[in-house]
Amino acid sequence: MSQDGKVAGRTTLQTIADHLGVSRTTVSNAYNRPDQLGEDLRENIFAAAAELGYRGPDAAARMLRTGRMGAIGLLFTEDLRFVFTDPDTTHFMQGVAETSALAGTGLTLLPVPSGVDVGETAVPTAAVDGYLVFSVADGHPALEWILRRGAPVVVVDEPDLEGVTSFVGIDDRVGAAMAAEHLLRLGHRRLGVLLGRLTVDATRGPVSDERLQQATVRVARERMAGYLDAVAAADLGSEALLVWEAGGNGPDAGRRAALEMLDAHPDITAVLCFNDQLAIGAAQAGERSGRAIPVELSIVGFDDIPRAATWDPPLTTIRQPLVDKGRAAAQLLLQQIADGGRRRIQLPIELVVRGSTAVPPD
Amino acid sequence: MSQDGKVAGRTTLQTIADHLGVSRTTVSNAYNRPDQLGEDLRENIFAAAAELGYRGPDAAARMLRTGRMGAIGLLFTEDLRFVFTDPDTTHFMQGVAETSALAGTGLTLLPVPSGVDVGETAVPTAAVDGYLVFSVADGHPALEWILRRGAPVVVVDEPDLEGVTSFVGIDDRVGAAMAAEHLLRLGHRRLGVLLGRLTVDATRGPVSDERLQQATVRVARERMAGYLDAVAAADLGSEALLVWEAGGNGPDAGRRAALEMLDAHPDITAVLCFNDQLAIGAAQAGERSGRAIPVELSIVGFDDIPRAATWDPPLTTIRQPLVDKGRAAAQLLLQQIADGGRRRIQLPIELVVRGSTAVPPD
DNA sequence: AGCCGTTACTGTATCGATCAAGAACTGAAT
DNA sequence: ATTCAGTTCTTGATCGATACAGTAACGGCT
Repeated sequence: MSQDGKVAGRTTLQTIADHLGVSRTTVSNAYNRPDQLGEDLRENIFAAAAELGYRGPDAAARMLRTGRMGAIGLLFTEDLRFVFTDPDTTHFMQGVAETSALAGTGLTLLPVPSGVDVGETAVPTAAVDGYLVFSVADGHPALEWILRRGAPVVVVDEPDLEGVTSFVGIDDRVGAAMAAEHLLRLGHRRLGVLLGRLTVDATRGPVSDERLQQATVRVARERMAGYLDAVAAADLGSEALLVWEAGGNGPDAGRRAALEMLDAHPDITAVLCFNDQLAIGAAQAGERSGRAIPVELSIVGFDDIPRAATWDPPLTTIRQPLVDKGRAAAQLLLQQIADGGRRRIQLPIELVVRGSTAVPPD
Repeated sequence: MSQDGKVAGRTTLQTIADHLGVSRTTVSNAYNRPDQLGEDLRENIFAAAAELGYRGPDAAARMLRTGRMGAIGLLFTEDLRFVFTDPDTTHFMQGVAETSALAGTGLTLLPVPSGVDVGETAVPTAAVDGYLVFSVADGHPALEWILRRGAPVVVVDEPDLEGVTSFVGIDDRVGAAMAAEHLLRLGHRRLGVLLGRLTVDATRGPVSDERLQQATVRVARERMAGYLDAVAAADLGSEALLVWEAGGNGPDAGRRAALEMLDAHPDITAVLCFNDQLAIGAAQAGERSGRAIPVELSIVGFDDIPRAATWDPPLTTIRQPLVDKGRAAAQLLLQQIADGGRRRIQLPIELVVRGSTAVPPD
C-alpha cells in the first residue's frame, strides 16, 4: 500500500495517499489540478486531509520543484520612517500591492537600512521571482547584490541601467522644464531650486556646479537639465537658478532649507521644488519669513499628491501618476518573470496650475 | 571527482564543488558556516562561484531542508487604498518593518481584497514562518485559513482568540472610559460617539442597541463598554450617548457622519471619536456647521497620530503607541516562531489633553 | 472485432540544499 | 609511542512536492 511509509513525522501528501490507498501524485492533483481526478475522490482526499490535520502542500517543496516562488520583492533603501510616511512612496506601494494582489502574487518588502550590510538583510535569501527597485541611487550595493542574483528586475525612477533591467519612470527633464517655463512665462527671473538629495548622504546647503557634477541621483541630474533647458530657452543664463539641497524629502527639511535659501538670497521670487512635500515646507518657510504666497513668493511642487490640492493656497505642481507607476512597475515585473522580456515605460506628466504661483512682485 | 556531475543545467553547489574538487557541503559551509573551513579555501570558492555565475544558495531548497522560511506574513483585509494611506496602519507597519529588518527576516504583505476568495490570494502558498493579523473582524475567512495552516499567529487588536494565538493590543475599554470621563468631568452631558464600523460592511447612520449587539468588531464592543462605564460612573444613563456609524475610518467619512449626527441632534456638545482621522473629520464638520471648537463643540480623538498635535486646534486624544505596537507584534511573532510560546501584550495608553476640548456652552 | 480518444490514476526521477555522523590530518600533551 | 583535541573536509540520507511518462479501463465508432 505504502511505498514510502514514514513511521512518524509530519503529515505530507504521502500520509494522505497511504491513508486512502491512492498515490501521492493524485493527492497533489487534488490541490493543484482538479480536472485530473474524479470529483468524489477529490472530496475524499480533502476530508482525509482535514481529518489528518494536513496543512496543504508545503510552500518550500513546491517552490523547489516548480522553480516559482509566487512572490515579488520590493527593495528600498530609504529610512523606514520615511517609507511609510512619505506620500509618494505609499501611493506607489499601493499600486504595487493592488497589482500583485490581483495577480495572486505575494509581495515581500525588502528594506535595506543604511549602515546595514546587505548580506545581513533578507535580500539574499528572499524567496522571490523578481525584484522591484524603488528609487535607489546609482551603484548602491543592494542593487549590485540583486543584479548578481540574475533575477528579473524592474527599476523605478533610478538608476536607469539601459539593457540590464526593465524601467518605469517619467520624463523628468521635460517635467522640470515645464515647471520652470511656467514661472518664467509669469515673469520670474530669479528662481530657487529646492531638491532633496544629490547623493545618498544628507548634505544640506547651497549647491555648487561641482557638487552638481557629482550627483548620483539620476532624477536630480535630469531635472536640473530640464530647468537649464527652460532657462536657456528664455535667453537667460544658469545664474537665474539658485540651487539648494535640503538633505531630506519631507516638509521639515523643505521648510528649513527654504528658510536658509530665502535668507541668503532675498531676491528669489519663486521656488521650484522636487516634490510636493518639499513645496509644502517651502510654502511654510515663505509665510514664516513674511512672504505672502503667491503674491510675494511663488511655489511649484512636483508629483501632485492629494495634499497639494487641499493646501492653502493649492499648489501648482507637475502631476505624475504615482499609483499607476506602482501598477506599471508590478505589471512589468510579472511580465518579465513570465516571458523574460525587458521593457520600458514612460508615464505621462502634466502641469497643474493652481493657486501657489502668480506674477512676481515688481 | 564528481559524484553527481550534470551534463548541463543550472549552476548549483555541486557545479562549484566539482570545479574545485571539493564536496557540496564544503561549498555550502562557505556560505553559511564560515568557521567550518579555511579562509583561503573559502575565498577560492567565492571566486569560483563568481566565475561560474553562481547566484548563491537557492532559497527554496534551503527552506525545504531547514524548514525555515525566513519571512513573516502580514495579513490585512482592509481596502488597499486605506492600508497605505491611513496613519494608524502605516505607523504600525513601520514598527513591524523595523523589527523584521533588524532580525534579518523578510516581511511579506498579504492583502486579501474584499470579494476575492482567500484561496486565490497569496495567503495559502505564502512562504512564511508565521502570520501577523492586523485588525480583522471576527470570523473572517482569511483568518480561518491561516489558523488551519497551523503556523504561529499574532493577532493585533482583534479578534481576541484567547489561547489560540498571541495577542497585542491595548485596553480599549479603559481607554474609551478615560476619554468619556474627561468630557463628563468638564460638564458635558450629551455626547456623540463617532465610530468607523461595527461590522465589515460599510453601514452608515445612527446605531441602535440592536445593531450594537451585532458588532463583529471587538474594539468597537470594548470601547462602547468603556463609554458606558464612564457614563454610569457619572450617574447618567445610556441615553447620554448618541452613537453614529461612519462606515469608514477616514476624515471624509468622519466629516460626513458628524454633519449628519450634529444635524439630527443639535444638543450634542462633544464628540468621542474612534480615531484621530474621524476626529479631524468631526472638527471640520463642527466648523462647517458653524460651531467653534472647542468653545461650542468639544472633540476627542483616539491614537494620537502626529497630525493630531498640529491640527488647529490641537486634538485632545487617547494616545496609543502605534509604532511600538508594530514592534511588539513582530517581536512576539518572532519569539513564538522560535519557542512556540504564545504571549499577550497590552500596551500603555494615556489621555492627552489639548485644545479641542473645553467646558460646554451653557 | 478492432481502433481511437478520453478519463482517471500511478510510479519514478528530480528539484538544490543542509544535516548528522564520521574520516583524515595536524599538532601538542602524556 | 600513544592518546587527545581541534580543525577541515566528505559521505549518504533527507526535506515534500511536482513533472513527466506511462498504464488501465471504458465507451463510441466504423
